[in-house]
Amino acid sequence: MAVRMRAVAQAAGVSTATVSLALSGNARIPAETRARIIDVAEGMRYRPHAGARSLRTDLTGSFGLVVSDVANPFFGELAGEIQRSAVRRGYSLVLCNSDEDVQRQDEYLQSLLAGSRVDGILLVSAAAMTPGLEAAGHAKARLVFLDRPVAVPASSPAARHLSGCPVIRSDASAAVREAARLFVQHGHRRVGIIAPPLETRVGVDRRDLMIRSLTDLGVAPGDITVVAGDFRQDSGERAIRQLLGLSRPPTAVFGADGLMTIGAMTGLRRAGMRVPEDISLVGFDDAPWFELFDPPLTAIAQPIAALADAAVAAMVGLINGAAVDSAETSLACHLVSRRSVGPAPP
Amino acid sequence: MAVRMRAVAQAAGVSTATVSLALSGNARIPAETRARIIDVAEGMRYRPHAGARSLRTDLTGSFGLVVSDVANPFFGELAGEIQRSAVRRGYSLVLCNSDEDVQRQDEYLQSLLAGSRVDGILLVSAAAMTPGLEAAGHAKARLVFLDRPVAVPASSPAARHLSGCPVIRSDASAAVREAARLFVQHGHRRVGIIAPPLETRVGVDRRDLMIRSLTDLGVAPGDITVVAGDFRQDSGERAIRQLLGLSRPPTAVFGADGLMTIGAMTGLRRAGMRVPEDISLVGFDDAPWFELFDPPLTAIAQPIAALADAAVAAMVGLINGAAVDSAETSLACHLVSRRSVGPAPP
DNA sequence: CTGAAAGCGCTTACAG
DNA sequence: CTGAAAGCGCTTACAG
Repeated sequence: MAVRMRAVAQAAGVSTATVSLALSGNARIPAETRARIIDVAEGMRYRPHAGARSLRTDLTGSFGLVVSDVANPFFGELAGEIQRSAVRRGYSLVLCNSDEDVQRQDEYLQSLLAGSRVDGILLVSAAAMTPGLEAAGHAKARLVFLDRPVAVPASSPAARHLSGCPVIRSDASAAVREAARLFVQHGHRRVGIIAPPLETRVGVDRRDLMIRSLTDLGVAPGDITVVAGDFRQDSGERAIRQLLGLSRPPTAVFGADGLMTIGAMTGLRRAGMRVPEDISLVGFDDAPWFELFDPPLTAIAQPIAALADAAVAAMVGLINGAAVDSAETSLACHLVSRRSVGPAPP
Repeated sequence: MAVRMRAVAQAAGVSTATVSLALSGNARIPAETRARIIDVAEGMRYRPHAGARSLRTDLTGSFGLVVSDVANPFFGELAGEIQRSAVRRGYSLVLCNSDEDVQRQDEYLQSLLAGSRVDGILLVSAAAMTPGLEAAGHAKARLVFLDRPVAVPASSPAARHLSGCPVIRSDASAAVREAARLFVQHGHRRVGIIAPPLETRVGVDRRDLMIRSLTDLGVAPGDITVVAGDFRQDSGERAIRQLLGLSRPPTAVFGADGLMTIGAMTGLRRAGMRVPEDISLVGFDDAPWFELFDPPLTAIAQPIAALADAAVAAMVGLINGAAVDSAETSLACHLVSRRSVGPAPP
């Protein structure tokens, strides 16, 4: 059905070996011959059979992306940018949703890697460590950790490999500090933090960042309440209910993840709380339509396109065997100020 | 590195032929032997080399999804559901963003299909017909058209094949009729329609559906103004400006696509128009967070999970050579009523 | 009942 | 300067 190398070779009057060499730009083939062969191949719209090539070279020209759910606006945008970045470099992208499920994630790692479907995996891990990750580390798979670094137990035989895998993440410190300043300037002294799971480093980091920023500005540690969620919208709503149920509830809330922020806003609305009159809110994972919310939501934006490009660049580097210069890349977030933060109620 | 069939064969004390036959469930292999081989293979976490298998069988176990942009919430959710539906049936998904660009779309069709990277493509086409589509049709590629049917010129040699490809789309008629009724019940007599490009069938269909529903309810055709956009957010904003600039501007607007609806809402806000006091709005491609908009947005929801599953089922059917029973599958949309429709201003 | 052998489409060391 | 040949890991008709 499709045009194969043999057909190109016949049309050009050479052997398949010569076609292969010419198309790969091997200097052995004189420029003229090469040009003619390339012309013929393009005219016939020849594309090498991906399977045959991968069988021979052990390289597939594609990599996997494992995220929790592309319907989550943050991951949707990330996946889009990664795909574009990948094609620009000549790679295809295999998409996988783990739904924050460790088992499913491990299944993807196993089937993509062991089946030689991809050259490597870009992973937003559902947990700091999983059996599948251990196995992938043991097999020295090409892994790039996105957004969430993993915890490598020193004892593990896979530790050496895993700790050498690139980590691409955003640095929220300046943006969180700005959010804290915004709260304090508006007179807020009791703050709630809806944190990602505290088993993940993002969870711990964002929580600690906010706590430190707040206490640096004079807020009493005892007046900061942390409720951890599970990255899902529902958990944000539950967290808000918990926060509002406190004997001295916070007057300002930091939603440290996108979907949980949406959940928090939904919960606030259901509880009849007005934002920012009754309570102030700063969210995470800014989206253009946060502008249309009631009220327009102030939120921290991650540098998604830069994150995507850095991740793809790291993966391509791994594939080409370039030395990993720095294990961790951090890219700065920024605060998008809108109208969900107001003066603390008396 | 990875475990290959030869290793499994050695461990089980049989030949690779027997392993292959056993794993494929061939009846020639006695149940006991087969069970033992399966145990060994699972114990070693064996996965067949995808490239080798595809070279031999001309089947890759994966298909492509070409959408305009997964960052668009509708396509993000669709892509997520398709991926899950695909793994459930044992397939991988290669993701491609065309950005509504015909050239890019054709490039994906060509490279995925001619390179035997996938067994078929699920396509949300950027145009009713493109050279790449013609070529794919000519090559008798497995194609499933999603959301947007394509126009097959009878003259084309690819016509016969293309017109036999399954089309999976949503049927907005009942939901649009309900929206029209909502407008009319609230006293609206002048309505604006922000339509998808009129070169696409969704564009024409949704426009005609709304016009017919409205005129059936007694609205004068001359009081209905249609402005076509290009599926992008900006075009929704431009359309609203155009509509508001009319000598007798509409009192109600139907945004017939998700992103353009967001753009329309942004444009309304910039123009200082209050919704629904000054103007009513019904959007498309409902998302959970439309609830949080100001005001909560009434919108038509597409049956995304059902669409995804039908599309994947159709593709798997094509791959397995099942007869295409019905070329077109339509799944009903429904209206999610919130608070963006109010009485027409006097 | 099971194995040896051919062949899918490439790439690359080896001949000439 | 270019071609014939081997081999990557599977599947499947063919022998025995």
